[in-house]
Amino acid sequence: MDGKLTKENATEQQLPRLGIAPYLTLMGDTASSETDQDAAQLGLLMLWLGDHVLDIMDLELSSYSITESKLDLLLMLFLHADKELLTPSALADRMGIRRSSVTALLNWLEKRNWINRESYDKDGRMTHVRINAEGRVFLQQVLPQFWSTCASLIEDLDTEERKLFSKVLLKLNDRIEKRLGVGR
Amino acid sequence: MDGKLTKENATEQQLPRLGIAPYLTLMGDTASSETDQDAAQLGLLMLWLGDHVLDIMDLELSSYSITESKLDLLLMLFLHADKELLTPSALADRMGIRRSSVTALLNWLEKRNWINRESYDKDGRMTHVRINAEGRVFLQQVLPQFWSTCASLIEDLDTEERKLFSKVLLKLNDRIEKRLGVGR
DNA sequence: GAATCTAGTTAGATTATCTAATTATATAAA
DNA sequence: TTTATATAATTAGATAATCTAACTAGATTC
Repeated sequence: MDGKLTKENATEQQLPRLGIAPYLTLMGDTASSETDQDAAQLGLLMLWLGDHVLDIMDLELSSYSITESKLDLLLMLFLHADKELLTPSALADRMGIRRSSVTALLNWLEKRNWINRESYDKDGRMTHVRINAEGRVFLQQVLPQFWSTCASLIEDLDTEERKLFSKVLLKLNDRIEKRLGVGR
Repeated sequence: MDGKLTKENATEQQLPRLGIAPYLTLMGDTASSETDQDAAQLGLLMLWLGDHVLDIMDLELSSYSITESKLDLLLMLFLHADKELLTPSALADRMGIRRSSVTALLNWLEKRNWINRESYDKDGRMTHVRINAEGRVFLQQVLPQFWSTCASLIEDLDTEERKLFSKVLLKLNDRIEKRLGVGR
C-alpha cells in the first residue's frame, strides 16, 4: 500500500549499490571447480529477481488485504471446483506444504466466508473444501489487479525478448517443479 | 535437508497438475482490458518460478543451518568490508527492510560470532558492523554449495538460451530494483 | 540549554511455515 | 468381532522474517 518503504532513515551514509560484479569476483574465489560459473551467475540473478517479484506482488495485493499464498490457495480452490472431492491433504500435496499449514490458510479464508468446509459422506475423516459465491466475488475484485501486476513485471521486454523468455521460463519452471515434486 | 517434503499423506485422491492453461482462461475472463495478457502470462510464470527458486535455495542451505536472508546479509557485510562505516541503518536501506529487522538478523549472526558490532567514534549513536574471521570461514564453507545451487537452477539451458536469458534477467532485475528502490 | 532529530534497540504483533500430539474414522489382522 | 494400525484433519506450540511503536542515548539546532 505504501509503495516503496517510507524512509525511516533520513540523512545517511548510504551504501553504494554494488551490482553483480563483486559477487562474481567472490564466486571466482569460492566456487567449486565443478560449478559452471556462467550458469551460477544467471541463477544468482534469478534468485534476486524472484525475491523482488514476490515483494512487488505482496505490495500490490496488500491493498486487498490478502497475501500471495492465500490468493494462491483460493485460486486453486476455484480452478479445482469441479472435483467431487477436494481435501486439505490433496491441497497440501499440490502446494508442497504441510496439512497443518493448509488448515491455517483455510481457517483464514473461512473466517472471511470465502470458502466452506463440508464433511465427506463416503469417508468421515475427510473434508471437502469449496470456494463459495462470496469467494468468487472476491476473486473478481482482486484478479484484475493481480494480472496487471504480473504484466507490469514484464512490460519493457520487446516481442523478441518475450518469445525467448517464455520458452525459457516454461522449461525452467517445469524442471524445477519436478525437482521439488510440487507444482500448480 | 530432507529433499522433497517427506510424504505425510499416503494413499490420496491426488489432484492433477493443472498447468498454466486454466489460469490463462481465467485471465481471459477477469483481466482488465488494459492488461497485456501475454505479458501477464510471463509475469505469472516468473512469480511461480521465483517462489520455487527460493524454496530450492533454502532447502539446500538448510544443511548449513542458515537461511537465504541471513546469508544475504553476511555476504553484504563481506562485500562492504572495506567501508569505514557500515551501519544497521545503511544495511536496512540497501536491503529494503526496517532497521529493527536488521537488528534481529545481526543478533543472530553475532550469537554465532560471525560478526562484531563496534560503536563508532565520530558519532556515538552509530554502530559499525563487521564480518570477522570466523564469519569469513563460514562463508568459505557455505559458498561452494550456494554457487552450485545457483548453477543447478540453470543447467539445462543451452548456450544460446543462456545468452539471451542473461540479457533479459539483467534488464528485468535492474528495472524492478528501481521500482522497489532497493537492490544489492 | 531546551527542543528536536537520529541510530539502534526493544517490545509486541503478524504471517507463513514447521513438528508432534490429538481426535475421529476406516481398514486390516487375529 | 475385537484389536491394532493407518489416515485425515485439527490443535498446540515452535521458529523465522518481517512489521510498527515506543524507548534510550547521543547529536544538532535554535
